[in-house]
This record gives sequence, structure tokens and C-alpha cells, in this order.
Amino acid sequence: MQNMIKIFKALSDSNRIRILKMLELRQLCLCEIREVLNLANSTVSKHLSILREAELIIDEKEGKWVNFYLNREHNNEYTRHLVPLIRTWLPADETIMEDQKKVKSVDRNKMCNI
Amino acid sequence: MQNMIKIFKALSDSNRIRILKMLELRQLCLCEIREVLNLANSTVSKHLSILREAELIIDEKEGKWVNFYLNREHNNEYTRHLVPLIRTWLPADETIMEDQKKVKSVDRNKMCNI
DNA sequence: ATTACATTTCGTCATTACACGAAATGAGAT
DNA sequence: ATCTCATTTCGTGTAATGACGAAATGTAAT
Repeated sequence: MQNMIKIFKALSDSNRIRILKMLELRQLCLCEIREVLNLANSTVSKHLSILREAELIIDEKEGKWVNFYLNREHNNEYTRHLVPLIRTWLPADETIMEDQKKVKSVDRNKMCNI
Repeated sequence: MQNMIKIFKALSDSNRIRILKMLELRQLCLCEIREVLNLANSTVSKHLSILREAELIIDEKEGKWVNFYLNREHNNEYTRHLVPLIRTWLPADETIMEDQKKVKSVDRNKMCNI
């Protein structure tokens, strides 16, 4: 039961939902997400670790960057159903639409100097 | 988005999940739930109001009791999918199985005097 | 090896969530 | 009307959560 609850907890924060919806468009690094959400690095990092612990996202190093992906492997009984469900939800949410627009213009090579 | 998050928050507590799984068997009143979970009345009442706010359960007065049901009306985009999903989850969870066994023996007319 | 910089970890603070008991509420029975 | 009793509300203590900045970590490029 605790594994299931860990996933629901991960889904219980609007910033984390925004991250998941951004990752539906493409992989992102932490600083790109930070630019869109306008949060501190450490805050974004914490959110990402909670999503990773819940197996909702996967991360992979690429040079000095870490790419964060939506987990599409679905080896988990809960995320297998929830990730596709969430993908169909919030199609017209104002915040989500603005975020997704920003994702298209954000570029890690320009915006990621602290 | 806040409506969706309200539902995920409601699902992020083990006592509330236990209540939902108990209600899969049959309707229950607050004091029957209290007997199984071994919590204070006020605590159970608070959990029930959170589940009600999330439209996961419905309540109906019957004499001096309030019957709590799983919401099967599915007028909500989120609960429509989540309630049936959760029904298929945790089929072998120790705590859930014990709870459901207790539900079968609990009787509001015997156990509900404070 | 040194510098640059993306990311994580740590310490702290404010807010929210969960537990309880006591008191209030409200409806059925006497 | 009064009593009974299931439920809710209120006040409070404690634990968990989300935010930040500063410092630490690790890798790439010079």
C-alpha cells in the first residue's frame, strides 16, 4: 500500500503535475524546468527526486546535463495506468497550456546559467 | 488542476485508502469504520469529509446513522477512472484483507456506543 | 589542474496535514 | 420537551511538506 500512496503523494502537488505535463512534450533538464516554473534549483531538484522515487520519471546523464523523461516503461502496476490517464487530463488547463508553450521556446544552452 | 489534486491528496493517506477498500464490500457508518481503524471519532469524521469533498464517497442519512458509500456515479472525470482502478489494486494487502474480514463481523447495533 | 556550471544536499522556516479529546449539533426515541 | 447517541466542529500538539539560499558534488571544457 505504501508504494501506491507514495505515487499518489507525488501526484498531489501542482508543481509536480506541471512538470509531468511538460515532460509529455519532450525531455527536459532541471534548469529548463526551473525557468518555466520560476522556482529555486533546490526546490525543482526535490520535486524531481519525488517523481523519480515514485517511478513517474526517469533521468539520464548527458554530459553536464541530466535529462528527465516521463517513465513510459510501465513496469509498475500503478504508474502503468496513471501516467497514460494523466496524459489525457488537463488538456485545457490555463497554467499547463502556458507551461507547454514556454517549453517550446526554452533552450538549455541559453537560459541555464545560474 | 486543483480539483484533480484534491482527489490525489485524498488518496494519499493509508487510513483513507483503507476506508475506500472497506466500502467496496458494503456501506458503513462512521462508528463501524472507527471500530476497524481504531481511531478517534473526530479523526474518522475528518477523513470521511476529505473523501466526500473529493467525490470519492457519498453519504446518506438513515435514522440516527449516516451511511457512507463508495461513489459509483462517476460524474467526475477523475473519480470515474480512479475508483474502478483502485478497486483492482491491493487485492493481497495484509492490512486491507484484515480490514475487510473485520467489516464482515462488525455490527453497528452492537459496537456503536461511545 | 583549474574553471565553469548543472545538479544535489543541507539547514532552516512557514504552512499544511493528521491525531486527539471536549464540546456542539442534530435527529430518533421516550 | 427531554434523553440518547451518531456525527461534526473546535482547539491544540506534533509530524510532514514545500519553499529558500548556501554549500557540496561531479563532470566538461580550457
